[in-house]
Amino acid sequence: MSTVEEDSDTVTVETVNSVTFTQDTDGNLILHCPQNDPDEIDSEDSTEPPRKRLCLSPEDDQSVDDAAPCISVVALPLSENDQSFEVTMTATTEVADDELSEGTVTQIQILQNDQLDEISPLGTEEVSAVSQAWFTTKEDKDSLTNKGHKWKQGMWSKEEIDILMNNIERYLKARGIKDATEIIFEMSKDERKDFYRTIAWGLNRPLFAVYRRVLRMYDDRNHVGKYTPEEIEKLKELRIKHGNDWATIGAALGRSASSVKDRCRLMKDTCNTGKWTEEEEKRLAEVVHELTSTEPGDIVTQGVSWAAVAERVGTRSEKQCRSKWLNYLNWKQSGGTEWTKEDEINLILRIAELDVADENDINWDLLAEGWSSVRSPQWLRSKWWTIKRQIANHKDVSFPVLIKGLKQLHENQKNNPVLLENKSGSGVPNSNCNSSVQHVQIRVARLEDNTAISPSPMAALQIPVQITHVSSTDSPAASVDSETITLNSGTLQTFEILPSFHLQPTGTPGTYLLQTSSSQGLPLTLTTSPTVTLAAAPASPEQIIVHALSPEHLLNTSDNVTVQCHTPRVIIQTVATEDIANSISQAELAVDSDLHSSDFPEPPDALEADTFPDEIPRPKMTIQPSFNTHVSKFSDQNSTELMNSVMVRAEEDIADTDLKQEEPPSHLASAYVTEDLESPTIVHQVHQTIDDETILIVPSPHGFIQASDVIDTESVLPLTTLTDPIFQHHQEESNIIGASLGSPVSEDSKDVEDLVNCH
DNA sequence: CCGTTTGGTAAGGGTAATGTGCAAGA
DNA sequence: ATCTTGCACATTACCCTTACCAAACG
Repeated sequence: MSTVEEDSDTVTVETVNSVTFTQDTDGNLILHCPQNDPDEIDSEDSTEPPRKRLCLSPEDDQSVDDAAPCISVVALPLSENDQSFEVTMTATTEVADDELSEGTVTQIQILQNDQLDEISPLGTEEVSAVSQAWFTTKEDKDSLTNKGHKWKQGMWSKEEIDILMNNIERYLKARGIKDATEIIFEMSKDERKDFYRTIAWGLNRPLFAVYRRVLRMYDDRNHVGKYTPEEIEKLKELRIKHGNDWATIGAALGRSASSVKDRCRLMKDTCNTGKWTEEEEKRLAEVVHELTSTEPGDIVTQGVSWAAVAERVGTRSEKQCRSKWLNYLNWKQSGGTEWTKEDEINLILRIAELDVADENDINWDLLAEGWSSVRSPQWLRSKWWTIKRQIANHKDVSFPVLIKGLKQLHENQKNNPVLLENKSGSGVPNSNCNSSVQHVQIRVARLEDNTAISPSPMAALQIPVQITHVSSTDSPAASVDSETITLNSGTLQTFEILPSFHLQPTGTPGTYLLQTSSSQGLPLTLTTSPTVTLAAAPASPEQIIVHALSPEHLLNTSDNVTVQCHTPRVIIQTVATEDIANSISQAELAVDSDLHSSDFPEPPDALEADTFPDEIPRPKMTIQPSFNTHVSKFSDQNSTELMNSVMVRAEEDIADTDLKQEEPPSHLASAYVTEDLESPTIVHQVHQTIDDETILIVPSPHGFIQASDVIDTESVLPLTTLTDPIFQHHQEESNIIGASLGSPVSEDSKDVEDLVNCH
């Protein structure tokens, strides 16, 4: 059915206050509203309530039923006494692309809410009628559907879960309750009145779905794990004794009702296990065709009552029947062909072509259609999962990044089989490397906040940035990684994800430190990357030079990354650890004045082609900034105009260390990534082509580039050549880079080596 | 009293991840 | 001959929706 789009790129936003958007680790937009200009926050009431709510509503005030883009907003007070606040916004209603024409303007309004503990009532209808509906009957559902409402179904995304958890947390805080289980399992209905409604706010799911989710989450008899043989025995006894009273059985076993119910479904007395006999297969096929009124050879992947099938087959459970049919028999019956490596590449390409921001948006039925080696849409999806797992940290990277990485990986494999086969000397067994690539990792490079360097983290401009390193986890000794760095979500992102940056003055006009805001933990996943705030007047094509410092690398790495943004021009350069002091006070930022046009393909199309195998692998950056100024307004079209790809070339040498990291449990991901990040030594050499444009330095009156800074041409100092001692220092220091520049072939192979890792 | 709202259960279709057996290759 | 590895298939814990029910509410 319907799904929710959170494609903020297409949402038009107008701010009515001086605010800064940032993005949290899950892609939620955070709106920062500093307290220094409170009178603008609410025009109707000069007294500042401690609580405010941000409300997004369509400008033309469409009727509630009109499926207007709804963005739910959660206000987070930063502290009791602090009048500033944060707002988390999540788009919750699907909006067709064509509805997002220029005319659709969503306005942000800061509203007041005196009641600390009330989150939802105001604007409930605008936000989501769905989330306040229990959906008791089919009529309820139809009624909402007819009114144009759509809602999310299927697996909950991480974003949704986080919203839910946030809501619950705030509900608890507001009422001084420590543990949500008190409400969920101990309170009477009356006592927890409005609990579910309140916490459902911001979620475009029926109330009942929220209720179920919450019960499961907080039921500690859920997620208990594998059933022991003793438990199975006891379960059998209890089943005989209590029948289908799952609650009672579950209580006796210390398991949730749904858990014991599900387990019972798996254990039919008559069930065979292991390989299917021919007789069983034949019977399954007959039954399926009979019950679905289809002929042998017909493709049947849906509308099968597996319980009924299992009943008729007799020797297998419904799940066994379903699995056998969808993963093998259906395909065999309809004369399917074998799945090949080409199919695998094809799948990646096809998914990439879909250009969906979220994996959940993939229509597997459509994708599987007419594809003879695909056994079923369900099977294709599981195939995708196995492909995905070739990227060890696939969970930590956004979907587009993952796709990009996989594309590179497979392209690379296709074009350089020899290199893969020659891969040796790393001390790692390399058998079958050429046929299967495992445990490639998309590197997550993060610029972490460092309060020692960043005295006012909230004050400055913040830019969500993606930097992802595709690399091998293989060789601890050596390696050169290919790198593409993407600021914000470009179409060409292959890299990692930074939560948000802000710019910090360095003492040099126009030279800034680029730093992340605090409190954003890993793993960082930008599923949707909405607008990025970047200081510049939206209409002005001026260039900003940003001298960025990566605190992450203060300790043990040197890291030069330069980003050139065409419109507006932004050069972001991260600098070497040991040169921090210099960087802060230095007067000039070097840009290599040798222009290597040939090294610097034209964006954006060339980037794709250039990305990996054909050339010397070169790290790249793409920046796609948009703006958030004092009062900014960007439509879909505008933001497209504003988002100009920036290409930066950087070459790096990364010494990989810990190769044991494979797929850590999610709760360890943070440590894992961090650890990973500490290891590499990254040296970026930058060759920029400025074309015939002038580099400009933009000073900011605030000391940092603030969202409200209006940067006009007069405030921009033209500069043609910049010198950066740090940069030069690194050039001298880095023999590797010099060597790699001199020997493109070896560089290439080395890169490939590193990209592809076998265990 | 009665229609509506809210909270709840059972059944069953499904997904995501792990386990297992086996063939191919080193 | 033996070990390793990758793969396909099998299994299973958990997830989600639907349909239906009943108590509480207004």
